[in-house]
Amino acid sequence: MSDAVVTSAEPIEYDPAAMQERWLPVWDQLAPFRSGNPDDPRPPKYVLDMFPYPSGDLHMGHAEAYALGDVIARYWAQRGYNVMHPIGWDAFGLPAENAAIKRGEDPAVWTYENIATQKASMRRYACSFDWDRVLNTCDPEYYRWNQWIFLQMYERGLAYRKDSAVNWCPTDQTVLANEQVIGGRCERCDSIVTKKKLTQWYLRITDYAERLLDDMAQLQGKWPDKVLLMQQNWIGRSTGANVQFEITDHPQPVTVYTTRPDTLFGATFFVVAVDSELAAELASGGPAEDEFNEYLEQVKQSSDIDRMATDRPKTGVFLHRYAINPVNGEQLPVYASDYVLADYGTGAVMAVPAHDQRDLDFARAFDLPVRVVVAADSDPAVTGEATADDGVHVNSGPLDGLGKDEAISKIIELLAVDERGESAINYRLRDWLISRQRYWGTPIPIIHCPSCGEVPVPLDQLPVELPSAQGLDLQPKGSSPLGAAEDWVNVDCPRCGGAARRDTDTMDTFFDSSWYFLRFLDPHNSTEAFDPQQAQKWLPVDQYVGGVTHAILHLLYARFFTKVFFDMGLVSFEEPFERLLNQGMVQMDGSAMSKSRGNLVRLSDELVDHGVDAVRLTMVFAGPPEDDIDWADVSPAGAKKFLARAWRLAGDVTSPVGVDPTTGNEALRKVTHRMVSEAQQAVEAYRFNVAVAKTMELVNAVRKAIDSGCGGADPAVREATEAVAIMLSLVAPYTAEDMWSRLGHEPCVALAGWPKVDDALLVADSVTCVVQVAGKVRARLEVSPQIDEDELRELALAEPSVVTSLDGRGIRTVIVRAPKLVNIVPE
RNA sequence: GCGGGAGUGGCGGAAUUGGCAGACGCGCUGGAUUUAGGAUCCAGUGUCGAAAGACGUAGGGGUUCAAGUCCCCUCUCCCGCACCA
Repeated sequence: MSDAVVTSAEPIEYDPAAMQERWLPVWDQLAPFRSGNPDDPRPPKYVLDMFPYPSGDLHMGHAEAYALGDVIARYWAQRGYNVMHPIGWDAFGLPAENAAIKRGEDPAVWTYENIATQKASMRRYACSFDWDRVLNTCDPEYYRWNQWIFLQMYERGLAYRKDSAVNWCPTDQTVLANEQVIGGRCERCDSIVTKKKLTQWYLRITDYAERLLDDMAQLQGKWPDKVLLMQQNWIGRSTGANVQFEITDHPQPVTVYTTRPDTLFGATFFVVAVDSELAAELASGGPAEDEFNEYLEQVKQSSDIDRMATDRPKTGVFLHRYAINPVNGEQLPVYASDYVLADYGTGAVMAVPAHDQRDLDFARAFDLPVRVVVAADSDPAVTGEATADDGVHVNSGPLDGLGKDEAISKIIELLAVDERGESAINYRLRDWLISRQRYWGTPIPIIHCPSCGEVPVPLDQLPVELPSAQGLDLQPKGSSPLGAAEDWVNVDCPRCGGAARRDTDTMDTFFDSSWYFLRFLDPHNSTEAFDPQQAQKWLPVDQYVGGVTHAILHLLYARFFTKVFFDMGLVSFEEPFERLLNQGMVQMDGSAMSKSRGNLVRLSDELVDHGVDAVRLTMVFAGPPEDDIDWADVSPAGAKKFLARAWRLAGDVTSPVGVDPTTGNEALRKVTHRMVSEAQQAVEAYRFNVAVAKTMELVNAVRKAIDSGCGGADPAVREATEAVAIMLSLVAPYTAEDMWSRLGHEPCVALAGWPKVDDALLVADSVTCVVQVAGKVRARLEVSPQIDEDELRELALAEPSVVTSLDGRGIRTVIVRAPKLVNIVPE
């Protein structure tokens, strides 16, 4: 044994794996992010990450999202807030069921295994979650309250069943909500969606269309504009008029909705949606009945994708009926066509080919007249281009000579006289179809009785638990697998006691996620969905973080539920999420990662290669959080190098804990306070990458101070290094904790408190003033920040380089912006 | 088609209210130290130019003492919606 140098027991090298081993158990014990103490004096703050679907282990996308959410949660904890940062699992859904079919096991087994895996990964990833609040939507203790909410809505007429042509995914063998059809394809499996006539449960979200639209004013500037705009377009409010048309040999008048009632005199035909009840009624018994039925069949066969090709030729069938134009008594031939949608407006339109492109296309295909009623430069009948702009009305009786807006007011006034029309508003938004013909979801708590009809399951019988998947054939076959669970399906009617059957459909999983942020308040509450007093304390969510993929679906539904709860008197706010941050996606070599593309980067590999902190830092430093990250463009190795460099500082601090920093080197102190202040502003403005850059600048400054400045014993070096540890604790918790310990502190650095910025140290001794001649920089002056304009002007004009570049020219004007800029404008 | 967003070095990206373009990092070049290094430290790095200097934020025009930033036109890319009357 050598009797040479005694080495320190501490590791000399930066070793992420060892730090992870060392600090995880310590944090488990200290649980610094528990938020449930009712006597906690800190003000509450609710930071929420969108909860994951347990599809396997965490991937790179999760790593980015949770790294960013953690910066926010950890920042507010450092600022002295009682931060509630919960996590749970959105655990119902098709992937579990499909995996179960493939492996021949219960979806619950697969789901809970994945949850355990993800939970372990999150712990290692050092997410600042409050582990006391975990929930899984597939637990009966959770979905019981889905059923309760559904029944509350049912009682209020917000949940109802109707028979209608619905979006059908032929692969998943289930219906889809409008919002789940993306470009005519199934959101999940990308199959082409078809239509199917089915009786299904809907939620009356359209009743809330106006509030969903208007309340977005509160979110302006707090949610990304893009998301607000997408929601606005999705709700799609339009204003116009309802106009009544008599139809020959038809008892009731038919109402049409139009945004251009001013063009009523230009109507030359009339179209009803081929798949509407009205069309069937008008065709029935008429000379075109067979032709109509044949056409209808043909349309039903076609998918949404086919229908979406806007340039395909117009088709239709003349029904041998006429609609009477209420303004001039003209007889307009009535057609059935698929270019009119059955579920928008009234499913019938007046066709004005001169001023609507679709009507014009149809008119040209069927050789129908085109009548111009708004003057324009070109003739639509000749050009094939409808003119939709404002203009002077012609051929329009009382509207002649008026512009669009006056004509609209005038015609509505005229129609109102004998109640043939009125102004009207329409929304693009449709009611939310929530029935699904699959097993792994919340059973709909309704019993169908042959004599009583729909009967809600009594509240004291909730939850209606899913029957075991054992023995059930989960293979998708167009109707719910629950129908085969005989013991479960057959029940006595709660009302008459007779034999009855349960509803066998399950709920869309978006129902589950529409209120989970409320359940986190009190995830094991067995007497109510959530405690309204807790809601009062914590909600609305201060900061929501998640992907933009949910810009419409989830966020719209959650807003809708919140408004329903408001109306029920359960909450006092109408918007659930105060602020929203949409993080970008992680890509590889320019495209989304996928196995089939062969560009999949495994998170677990990255964590082994670089350590948790380096991966988190890479995610945060890559760019603004909203932007996509291309993993090929960033450098986790560089991140690790920086962390090691920062970490080494802690070993070079030789002053004792608690030393008075005010006695330290002032230049370094100024850098420290400026960087802390700038990092703080950057975090609050979501510019986390800039906050990291400021931390790097501070590390560089400390390194320099130790090596070639005031030295490691100066109290300012300790102050700066402690600031580095705290700033790093938002992004690189292990490194920060290890630094904190090496600096002589007890854990946890996460709750050490954000460094207090001394404003006096933010004032610079001198500033560099730029002197320009004709906008070009000619000189720089070091001046006092308090210098006055006159003095600065004198100094600038006296600069030799200024005199040289003026070259004898006179001075027109001098712009002085003390203390930073002087611009001399020559003649 | 309609609506929205974005174009800054070799790369990722900085740049309150118009006020030094390129912070911070990656990469690269050179040096120091080292038996060695995918370690560490130092210096350099927009383009042209020996330098002075000139040019430079997709392209063109404009407003201004001053434009990456504001206005108009063009081009390119990305996203959302898509027969919504």
